[in-house]
Amino acid sequence: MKNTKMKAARVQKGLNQIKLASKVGVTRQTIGLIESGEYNPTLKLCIAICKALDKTLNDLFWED
Amino acid sequence: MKNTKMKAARVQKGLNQIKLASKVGVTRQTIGLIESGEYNPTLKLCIAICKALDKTLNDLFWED
DNA sequence: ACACAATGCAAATTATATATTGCATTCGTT
DNA sequence: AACGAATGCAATATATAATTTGCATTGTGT
Repeated sequence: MKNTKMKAARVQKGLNQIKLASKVGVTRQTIGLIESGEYNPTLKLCIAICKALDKTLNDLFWED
Repeated sequence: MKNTKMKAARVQKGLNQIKLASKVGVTRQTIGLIESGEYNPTLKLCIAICKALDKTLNDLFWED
């Protein structure tokens, strides 16, 4: 259940977890837990992450 | 902030809020609040709703 | 080897999504 | 008008997302 697409998009943007977290208004831990698949984030947060990474919901959070 | 796309997709599938709620494993109120835009649902729930309505995240929850 | 940046991990707390119950309102049908 | 089905709305309770803090681990560069 790891979200490898989100991590890849973040790295590709040259952001570490701390920078992405602050762009998005959450803590580093929240980003880490989402990437490691142990969290079930909020829609608002997903959208904020997508916009910070120039991706869409389907790009980062949709399977199949 | 009303989610008219979700409501339209539900109606088009011939489902009322109660039926969608039970397909998805939540209560009627939760569905109603999401459609009326007063809720910030969980990613898992968004995905369950999408699958129940044969739509994707971008179809129902992505703007612009 | 050392230092430092980035990430992982874990416990306790806070904020908020969802459940539950009940009643009001709207809308279609007869 | 009256009935029932579908939806709206509101208060309280519960589950869980997210915070906070701190320390451990991993990786990269010198």
